[in-house]
Amino acid sequence: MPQEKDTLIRDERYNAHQVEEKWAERWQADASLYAAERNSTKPKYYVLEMLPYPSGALHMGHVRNYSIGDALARYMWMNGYNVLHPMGWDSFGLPAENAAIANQTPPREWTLRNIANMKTQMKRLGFAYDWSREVTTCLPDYYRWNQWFFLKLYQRGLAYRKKSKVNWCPKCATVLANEQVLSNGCCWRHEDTLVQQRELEQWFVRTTKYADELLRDLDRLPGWPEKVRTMQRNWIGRSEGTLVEFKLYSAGGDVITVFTTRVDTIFGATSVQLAPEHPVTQKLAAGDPELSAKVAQLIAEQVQAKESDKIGEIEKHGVNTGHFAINPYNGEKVPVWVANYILMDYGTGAIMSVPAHDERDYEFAKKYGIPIKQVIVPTDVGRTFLSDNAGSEAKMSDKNVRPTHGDELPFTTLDGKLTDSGEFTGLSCEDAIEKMSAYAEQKGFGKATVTFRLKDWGISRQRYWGTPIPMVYCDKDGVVPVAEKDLPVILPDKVEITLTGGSPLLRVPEFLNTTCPKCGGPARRETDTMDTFVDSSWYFYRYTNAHNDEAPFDSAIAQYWFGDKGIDQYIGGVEHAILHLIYSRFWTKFMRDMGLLKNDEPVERLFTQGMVIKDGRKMSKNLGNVVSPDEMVARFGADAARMYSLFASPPDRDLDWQDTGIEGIRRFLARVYAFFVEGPPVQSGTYKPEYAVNDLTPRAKGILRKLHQTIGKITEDFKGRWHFNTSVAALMELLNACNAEQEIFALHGDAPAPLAFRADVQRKLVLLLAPFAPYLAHELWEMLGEKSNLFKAPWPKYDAELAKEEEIQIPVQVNGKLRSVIVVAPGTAEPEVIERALADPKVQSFVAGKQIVKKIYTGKLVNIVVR
RNA sequence: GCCGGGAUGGCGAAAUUGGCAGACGCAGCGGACUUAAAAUCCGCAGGGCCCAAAAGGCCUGUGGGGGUUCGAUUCCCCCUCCCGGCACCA
Repeated sequence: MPQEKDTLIRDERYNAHQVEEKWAERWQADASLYAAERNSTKPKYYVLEMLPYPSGALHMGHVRNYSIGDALARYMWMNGYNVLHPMGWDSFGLPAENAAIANQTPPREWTLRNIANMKTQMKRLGFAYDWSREVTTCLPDYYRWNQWFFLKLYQRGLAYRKKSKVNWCPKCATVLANEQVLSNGCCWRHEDTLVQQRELEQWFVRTTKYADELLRDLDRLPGWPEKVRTMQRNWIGRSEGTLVEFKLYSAGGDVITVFTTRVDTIFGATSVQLAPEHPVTQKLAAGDPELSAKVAQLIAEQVQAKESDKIGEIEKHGVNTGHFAINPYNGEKVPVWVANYILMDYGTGAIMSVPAHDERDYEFAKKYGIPIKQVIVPTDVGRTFLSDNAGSEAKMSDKNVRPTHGDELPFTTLDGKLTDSGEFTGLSCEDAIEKMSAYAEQKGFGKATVTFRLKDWGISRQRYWGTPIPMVYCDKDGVVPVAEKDLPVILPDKVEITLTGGSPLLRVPEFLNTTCPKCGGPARRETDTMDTFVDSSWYFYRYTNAHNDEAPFDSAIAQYWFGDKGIDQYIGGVEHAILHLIYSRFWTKFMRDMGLLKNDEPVERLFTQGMVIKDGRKMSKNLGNVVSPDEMVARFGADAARMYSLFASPPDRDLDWQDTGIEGIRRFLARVYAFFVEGPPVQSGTYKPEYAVNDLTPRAKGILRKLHQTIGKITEDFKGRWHFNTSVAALMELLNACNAEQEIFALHGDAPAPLAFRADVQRKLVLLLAPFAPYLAHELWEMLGEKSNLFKAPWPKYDAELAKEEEIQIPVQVNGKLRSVIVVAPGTAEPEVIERALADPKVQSFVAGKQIVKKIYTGKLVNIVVR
């Protein structure tokens, strides 16, 4: 009757809830459980997941993110590393103010309540964080260091104030950084609200000072996804070119400086084009009502195009100012136009127009009948000329080179030589760019230059819930920084929050009115607060030394954890590929230059996980397809939720959440549990591996082989590609293999293996399970009688000998098509394998009567080629 | 337009170095257990064709077309579509 017994025991269900609650309670009781060690002799490993905004509750994206990080942290602990695995809260920001307006709850209260709730969720999910290092950015013990850094930036000229056009979101009632404006001109938080332009005095951080280094060091980040590096390269947008001054011919000596990447084409410039908002445009229009009206029209068009996301698509057109400018290279008078496709915020807002060698200029010139003058000829034409005439390059002159015809224009590549370009004629484009830039500098009308798309970082926000900018305005002394000893400038608590009328702090007299740090006279505080991206630019340094009240962190401790390359592994969503990660890189370089750090970069290896989607679409409340982690934990357990988020898809790809899928994982976990519960209790805690591999039956050896193959597979996944979906699949295969050989593990079977064998297999299975399903793993570990803490138990060693197959299957192809499979012992010599393959009856039937052309054996497969 | 990433059964996916395509799981189908259902366990399963059926056999198949190779999901060329980033960037 053993079968009956089996069935009975197997029906005993794994009560995930009971088990998980039990362990959650135990883990909470020990605050030091996941603490990083001080003065450890172990190698350090800093694994970090991006800190969440405390919006109220975790979503599935968080669960996925943290499941990846937690599995890695646990794996590293088990491999003997001193692991730093902290968590915190990016807790300043607008939603708290919106919530305050909506439910009459102060932002602070709302935020702290959300944090408490999300922390409970994280603990219930079993994430192994060192909570003693928790960082909450909205608390003064953190944001005071934002203020401190601001003062340091200010001292170094890296923070400055300027009146500037800012992006203003009417719904947020605040200024947005360029990075927070979507490509359709809308606010990143209000995707249907157009961002407007306003002039305000703003604080800026000089990120452009590091533009070159930020770009260059991208090449030193091989541990980052290529995609992210590319996005940052695009964002920084470095462009080498030349500034050239065109003097206005008519009006009083005004100069138009154009930026061009193709100064080699300047002899073909047949007009100068100004942005409608260019100062010279404004000046020329000032005395010319007709022109003024047309320019206004062009500006309106640009604004409209930007707003409707049609920039780049609007028809190019412009207006001739009637004025002329002088090309300093050849003294030619060229007309000055104003055009709707010239942008004021790139380069100098003015270009030289070379229709023959630029698509847009060509289009524009065709439309308005502006002359098209070719000054570059393709190199192969030049070569033809050279070989035909056997002449030297120096001799080549405009007469001898036949310009290509108009219908081949515009010719825009650099594979050409100059013609009709005075003393530069005959040079290659690349040579010409260099020589002509040098010429401009020598003659004093221009120079080689580099422009960036990257702009300085505007950090002022007319909002309440952020770090107060520690500056004071005094009628006598002007702009005065708050003294370091007076930090933090505390954000007041009882503030009326509205979305209009500028910063809410303006209406708090006890905050606003202060004394000047210099003269002691009456003064006003800056009422703007900092962009929350300031908070997240350096928070991961604070984790290393979270309770330091004399400095943002201790340099020596930070250097221990960051080494010279930064965080060992950073994990988060690709949506932070640009903003957060560029600001963080900037901040690190700034702190390095302050002498606080040795590392040039904050993050050595970056992993960007895919999104969690449902029914093929991003989860959103509007679509009603949101999956709640709480519900998943309640229905399937935390282990199942975590493991499914790793199993359903490779971590870097999007994951389509399916409730039936997580159900499958729950079943798997229940089967694992059943595998341990049934049969005789084995106390592996007291077991010694007292079984000889050679005494095992072939089938037991098969299990052992599978076990070691699984160890090898999962270890490889952690070291390499992080395809945890296949790690979990391997665990399933291992369990399936064990279940297929039940009698080996059962006392009542025909040929039970030694109990020590069973204990060995089960013990290692638990170790392999631990990073993915910590609750069940801990429970089983205890059931096995283990006394040590599982989370630092040594990761099982892979034994290649034990993993090796005793016999291997060799597929046999005839003409590349699979016809049979033969079984041979490993190491069988090629002639024998081929002989055996040819002897196979199925192979015979395909080979008979044909001529064997080739016999291939690769060690894995045989292919017989016949004719 | 430029840059990056993709496309494999009904679905999520696997195949890490050019070597048995579809591991593992979901859904499905058949069976066991049950009064029944659920749960659980066992089994089948890319598509098409041959065969009364089964066993078995044959052909075909990784977005499309070509190439290299004994052999291509994998390498090369061309094309289509999807996702993401940048973009009148001078």
